[in-house]
Amino acid sequence: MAQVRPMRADARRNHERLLKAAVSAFAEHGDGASLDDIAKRAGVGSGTLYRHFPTRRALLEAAYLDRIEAIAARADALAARLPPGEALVEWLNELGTGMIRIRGLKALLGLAVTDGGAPAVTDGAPAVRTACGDCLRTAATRLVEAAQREGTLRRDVDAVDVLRLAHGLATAAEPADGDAQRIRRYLALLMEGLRAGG
Amino acid sequence: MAQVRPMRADARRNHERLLKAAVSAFAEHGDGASLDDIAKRAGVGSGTLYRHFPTRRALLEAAYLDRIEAIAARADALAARLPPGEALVEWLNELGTGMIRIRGLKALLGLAVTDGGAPAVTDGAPAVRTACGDCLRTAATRLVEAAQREGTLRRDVDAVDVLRLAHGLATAAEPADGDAQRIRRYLALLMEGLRAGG
DNA sequence: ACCTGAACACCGTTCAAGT
DNA sequence: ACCTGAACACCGTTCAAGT
Repeated sequence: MAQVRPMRADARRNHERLLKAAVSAFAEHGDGASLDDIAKRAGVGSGTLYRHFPTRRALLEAAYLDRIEAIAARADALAARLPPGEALVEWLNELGTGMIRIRGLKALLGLAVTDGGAPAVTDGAPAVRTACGDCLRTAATRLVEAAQREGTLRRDVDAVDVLRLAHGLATAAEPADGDAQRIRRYLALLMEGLRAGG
Repeated sequence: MAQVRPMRADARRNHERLLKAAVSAFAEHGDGASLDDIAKRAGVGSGTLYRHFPTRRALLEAAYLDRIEAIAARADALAARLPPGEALVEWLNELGTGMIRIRGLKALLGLAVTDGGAPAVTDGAPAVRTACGDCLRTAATRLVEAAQREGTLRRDVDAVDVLRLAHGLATAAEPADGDAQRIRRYLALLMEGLRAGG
């Protein structure tokens, strides 16, 4: 998993500056923040931004990768101390409040869930395909399958369905956010419908 | 409800041309189609577009108003020949497939459901507030309240919740559209959760 | 009263020139 | 190998000048 080739010192510095600038810009203006502005904040030319992150999506993924990984890790923690059905519910709640709290995280899940395979995050090194989508999908799959084995989750849905639905409900809950209350309510409704047996 | 002041002949013609151009542009490129391009297609200056439709949203609403009204009208038709709960389910299915089929309709519902009062559609005549949002809200309210009286729909949701959720699920179902199958599935799950008693 | 289209500001993206 | 920043294309919005 080591870098295929270590970055030159200045490149490495620019990479970090860009990430830092991106995180704060996305936090301020949501996804869709001006890329040019991000480059300026980082004190680099706009071309440099494109060299490091060829698409807006690549930048978004890189900026939020650690948060995504943290959420994915929570899946294991919850699975360890709760019965599968409850673990799934609680995880979705955390994912949902995360999407409400962190602007751009929802957009990212939307992208991740839109297409099957997500593109690479880092500079063309095919081994490091740490796409956010894979990360969440793996975590969700574990919880979903466990709940299905337990018999508390209907069998005609899969992890991608569940992630898609969570994203959709976050969209539904967004209008009047501020209270992360609504997403919990909506997710509760969903879980009611997802319960095995009907 | 008559126009406060009849439009000049050329203004009226431009208004119609703009609407026609907008409908086809939105159909091709989805909401977010270039406004400049729409003005060009209509053969008018860009300023004229802004005179008639000061915001993109106003143009979207005007372009889809008839579809929205048709969907709203379906609510009454369904209420007349189905028990309330089933009427609501069927109406949401039609709304859902409409959002999948007609690009831009989903965006419009999203806007309508985002804030309470929608702005006026026509040129500043305050009486003609035929906002799409009001239209759908009214239709949904009728169905929702009837189902609640019937006892088949939980009482802790309102029409706006239901519209928001429908919009959210349309978002969730969008990724791999083509089959309008998925939105029905997702809506079925939702209705399971919305059933009274739980 | 309404229309036109040039003008402005802004953004994304590319690429020749530099080190 | 990497960076810079000018250049280009595109879009939304405004407004002075026209009829």
